[in-house]
Amino acid sequence: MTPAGSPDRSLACPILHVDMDAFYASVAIRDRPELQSVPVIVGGGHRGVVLSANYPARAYGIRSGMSGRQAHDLCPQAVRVSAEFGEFERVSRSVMEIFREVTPLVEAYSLDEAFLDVSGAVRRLGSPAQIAEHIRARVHDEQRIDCSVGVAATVSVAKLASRRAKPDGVLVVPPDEMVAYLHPLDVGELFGIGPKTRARLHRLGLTTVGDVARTPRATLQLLVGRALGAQLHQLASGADRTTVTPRRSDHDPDRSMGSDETFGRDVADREVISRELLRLAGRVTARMRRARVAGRTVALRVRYTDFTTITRSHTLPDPTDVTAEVHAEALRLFDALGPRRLRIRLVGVRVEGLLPLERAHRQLSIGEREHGWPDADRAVDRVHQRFGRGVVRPAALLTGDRP
DNA sequence: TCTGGGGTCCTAGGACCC
DNA sequence: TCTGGGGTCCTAGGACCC
Repeated sequence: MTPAGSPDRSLACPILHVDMDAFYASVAIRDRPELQSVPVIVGGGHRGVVLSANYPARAYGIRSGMSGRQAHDLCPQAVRVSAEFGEFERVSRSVMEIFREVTPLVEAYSLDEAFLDVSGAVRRLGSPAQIAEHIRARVHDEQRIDCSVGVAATVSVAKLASRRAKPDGVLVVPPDEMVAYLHPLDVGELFGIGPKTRARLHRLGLTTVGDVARTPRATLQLLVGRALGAQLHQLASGADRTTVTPRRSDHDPDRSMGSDETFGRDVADREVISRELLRLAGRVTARMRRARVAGRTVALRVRYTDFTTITRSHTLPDPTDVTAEVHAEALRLFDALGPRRLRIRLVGVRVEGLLPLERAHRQLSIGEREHGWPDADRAVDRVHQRFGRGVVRPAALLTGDRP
């Protein structure tokens, strides 16, 4: 509500939400000036969706998440570039470093977003609004991409504000303006309210955040469930998290790891499925071994031609990070589905209930060899590390085309 | 050339134990 | 013997986020 030019008002707003503008697209074209002012999309290839679109492409109505076909129909002349995740990660790390030079209280939320508590930096760098501009200038100068910043007293409001600040802007929402800012917003703007819940609330006559704020908590909980109802009620009434918690990945490991893949064309052949499950199991367990975690629950995901998606899971007696064990379990779950009427579009493998390896002791069952598959996996990991992925592969993956 | 891939959390029912 | 209740684990699905 307050333009960035009045820094005093931001002094009561120590929380910043920094969000890169069209991150993947911006990184992809930052060294290609000839693409800056033409429509560009990242992703959206065969059976894919748009990962990111620059602002000229958005002017045609292209949005991330849209199918490549839809994007093409809206703007046939858009330039399509492929996603380079390694580069995205490098830029992300550099940007997060800039944030950490401002304050140690940085909560990296995704590759291109972070929350910062800058209360400790005010004496050194000026008001939060000035710090926001300082960050934007540094990101622009050092990484040649733009970002927008929301400045508020609480986390969710800062996030809402950064969205309104886009592109390439800053928006400050001081505490005494928070209610006036929040209440006219559509409920769908709130974090955690997606299309389904928004539609439900709208049908019930609750269209704005203000409508929600005037609804008793118990009523909201009956409408949308206990947890979401409580969250919604809190947020609409202005109660919200005010602290930023830096996450350390080793201290707070992932709860699950998975991988799934859409086939180039739909598949019915069990052998093709089995081979794909082996690739996915290998990919997932390699990541688990790198992170030094193991898990007991193996989950299979199958999406059919008609887009119905099912999951089946099974919990093993002991945690595993062994490719062959995860593959065998995924294949068992697949076979247990029985005869299928539909072709399959996507399969996925996920391992849940991850524990640090130190806490994941296996009970060696009678007759089980002390060495075997785990050693084979680690040997393969070492070869991959030295010579690159794909040098060593299970025999089953050597024959036939990869999907 | 309709609709990706990586996750998280919540809900609900049933099994099982106390 | 009957009844009730709470807690935890497992499984499946759904909604949401980036």
